[in-house]
Amino acid sequence: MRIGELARRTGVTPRALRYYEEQGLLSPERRPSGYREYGDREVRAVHGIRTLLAAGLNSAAIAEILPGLPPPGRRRTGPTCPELLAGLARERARITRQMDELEAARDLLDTIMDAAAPSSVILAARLAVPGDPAGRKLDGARSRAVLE
Amino acid sequence: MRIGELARRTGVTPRALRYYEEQGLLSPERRPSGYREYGDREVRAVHGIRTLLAAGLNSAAIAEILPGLPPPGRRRTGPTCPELLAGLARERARITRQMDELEAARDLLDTIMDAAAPSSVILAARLAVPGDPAGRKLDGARSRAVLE
DNA sequence: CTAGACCTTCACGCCGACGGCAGAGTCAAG
DNA sequence: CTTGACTCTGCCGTCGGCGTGAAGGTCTAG
Repeated sequence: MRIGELARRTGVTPRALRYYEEQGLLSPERRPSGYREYGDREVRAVHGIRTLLAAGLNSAAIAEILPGLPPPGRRRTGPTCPELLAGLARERARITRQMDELEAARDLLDTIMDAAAPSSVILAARLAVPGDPAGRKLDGARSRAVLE
Repeated sequence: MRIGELARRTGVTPRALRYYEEQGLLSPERRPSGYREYGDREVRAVHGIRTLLAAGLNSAAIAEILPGLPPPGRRRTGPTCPELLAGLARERARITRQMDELEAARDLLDTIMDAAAPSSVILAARLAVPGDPAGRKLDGARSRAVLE
């Protein structure tokens, strides 16, 4: 498939797909005309790239992690490439830290909400956000301390 | 205290503190000389700002959420300001979505790690990252599908 | 053969959270 | 009074993941 269809099938713009290639994340075949030619593998690869980008990895880290990209010689990383593993572990730790920070921020928002409004109103506001998990804290003191 | 001490006590540079003020997140008093004068409240406020920034909120959202900032008339939001509540709920939902994305990315990294190395090596690599919680998946097929 | 959709490379623009520097004023100690 | 640390405003630089044309080649249906 060409770049337009891959874009449609992944929800990613052609510009972004070219950018990924420029960053070494994709290396599609080329037709004699110069057109890029992708296979079904790239659909999954792009989804993976988007997942990792959404998690805050930059393209260099993704390039380090997703192998098989340099066009000449699909150098399959042997059974255990230590630097690859180090990169994976590093990014995994980053993600875990980020999740902790998100949880702290969510708790902070919860305490602010508790201080700003009676819980009945909050529940009404929460209902306006579908898919929002329940289970909030009830400690107005801390948020009041932050607010003033 | 002046900006330098607040910087030391929060781990935030003076430049960033001035930026926060410019964005309406802080509004310190001023000495006749023009020097900014902060209190202990701002220490906690800055920590809150950093927490929210780390969670991906931009300064506009934080300004919307942390009230009491416009120097003239500390307009205390009444018992229930609906737009404030809407902003809080919106950002809370954003955070929850982001946590889901992070979890997906971490699972993806786990499957890649499983495919890239025997678990014994992975465990060794994981030990190099202190504070990294355990509990990983063991499904090499999916990661192999992504890798090739 | 031609129109229109699609593709190519090149190259500048954007945004947000600051970093860094310049030039000038302020403050406390000796 | 001087010195050195600190602070002020203002303004340009940075970085990453693209957006957005511009100028031109390619492909396919009619």
